[in-house]
Amino acid sequence: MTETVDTTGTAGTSTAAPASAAHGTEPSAGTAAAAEPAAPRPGLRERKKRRTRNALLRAALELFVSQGYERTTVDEIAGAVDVSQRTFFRYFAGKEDAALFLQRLTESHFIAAVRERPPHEAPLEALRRAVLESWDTIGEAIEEVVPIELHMRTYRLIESTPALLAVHLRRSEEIEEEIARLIAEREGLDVDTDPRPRIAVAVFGGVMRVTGRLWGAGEDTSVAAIRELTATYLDHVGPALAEKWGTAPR
Amino acid sequence: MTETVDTTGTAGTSTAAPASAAHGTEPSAGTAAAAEPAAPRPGLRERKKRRTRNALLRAALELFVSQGYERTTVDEIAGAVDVSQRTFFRYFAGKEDAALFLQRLTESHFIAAVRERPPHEAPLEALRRAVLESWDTIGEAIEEVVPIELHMRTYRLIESTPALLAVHLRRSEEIEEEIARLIAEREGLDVDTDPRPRIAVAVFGGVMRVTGRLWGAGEDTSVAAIRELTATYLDHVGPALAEKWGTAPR
DNA sequence: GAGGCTAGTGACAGCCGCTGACAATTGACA
DNA sequence: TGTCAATTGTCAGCGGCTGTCACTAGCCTC
Repeated sequence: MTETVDTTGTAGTSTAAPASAAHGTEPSAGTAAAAEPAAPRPGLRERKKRRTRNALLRAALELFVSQGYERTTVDEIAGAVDVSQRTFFRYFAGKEDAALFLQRLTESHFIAAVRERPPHEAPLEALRRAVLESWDTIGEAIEEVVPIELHMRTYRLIESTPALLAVHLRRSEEIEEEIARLIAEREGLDVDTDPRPRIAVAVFGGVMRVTGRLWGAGEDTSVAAIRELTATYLDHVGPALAEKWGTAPR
Repeated sequence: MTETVDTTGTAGTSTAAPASAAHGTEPSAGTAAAAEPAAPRPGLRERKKRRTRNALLRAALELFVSQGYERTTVDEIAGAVDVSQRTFFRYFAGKEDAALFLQRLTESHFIAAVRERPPHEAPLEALRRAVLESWDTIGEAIEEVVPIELHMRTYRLIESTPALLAVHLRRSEEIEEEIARLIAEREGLDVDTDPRPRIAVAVFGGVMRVTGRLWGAGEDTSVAAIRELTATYLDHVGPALAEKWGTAPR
């Protein structure tokens, strides 16, 4: 069920095309997975593949960000890296897939962070700490692939491009389902009987989306800004659900 | 800002193509709108247009539902109604637009319902009553266009078709923004200063999405089922946010 | 270190969604 | 009935995406 984005390109003994029909992903340490002997040897072939993929990704993001997503053609991207259009599609399932690649990376980071929260924390607290924590650590992972600055601009692009936003939101929902199961597990509940895990996660996800949107729309694109927005908004969940709102809070 | 789905086809003195580049929508009684003298004369031309649109819509939904969204081509839909492909695109912005047409209809019903809630109700209560109420009244409006049974099946299709679900979720987000503004207005707050309206709506929307998904995945597709699911899940928001979950609730 | 194996790539060909442009038809209205 | 404007069909074409097939280049074995 869990899919972790493969940043290293160490796809082990891959069987089919570059990344078996796009995605550049590999199943890994999820709910259950066979133990893998870490990453022993890169291999020239793999390195080359990885370089091509990163080059494509970077070219794509730069073009998207500079001239807009819709106005960028796959031919352009492929051309910028000097490979055939067909090759692009061997690395990415489509334009969207390339545009959202880094999102997937951050998502898997977040999920991992949730997994590592100590079990005594209340669900919402665990989620809260997990996000705040991942905001701090995700940077490095991204920098391995493309400059973070490019990632920031890509994020804003996604928020403002209907086609991308749509797919991004769908992904979010999938992740919510996954996290709901995680939470249910933590609490020893059956996700199909007890509504609370899914509700808690939906609430949390809703707030995350609002903050993400506001962050993307605002001026300050620093990590500090998103951290603070997140914390503030989470703090307001209680008041927002109160019976009567005084005209007071904030 | 508000767009109401035009079921009647009474587009007044339309200026351009059938529905000016798709959507079949018309601006109407929203935050502010000029008073219109109701709907005086259908006019043969209008009626014909409306018939064509409904025929296309129905053919599209039936094909989608019976053979799948992706496997249905626009040519097929147009062919089923015996019009040119080009004509289809004059009535709908695309395949997606046709598939989600009824969703838009229900959405505008919901928004209208929210507008009509008495101002003394607390935000979440107003939202709750608005949904439950619209579940009861939306049926008729839909039946005017296609059999409700077809709509139900379409709903399930949307939930299970990634491309459609994505767009549906994006729409939902837009609607949340609109409702957040409505709520802020009700409460006399500034939506850009006070986080509560957006948060409350996000929470509400999150729960709605969960219930919608579960409903679509379940067996009982009756209105009664969705009503009950909705009510139950909304009741669980409080408990889900509690610090400690006893293994009790439900 | 030569040869075989196979992953990765390029070059086509082709389907499908969608759009612009223009001509032909048809309802609306004087 | 004739003019005007709204609808529609036809044609041409772009761009995303996929299947196929031959070719090149790492990789592995003997």
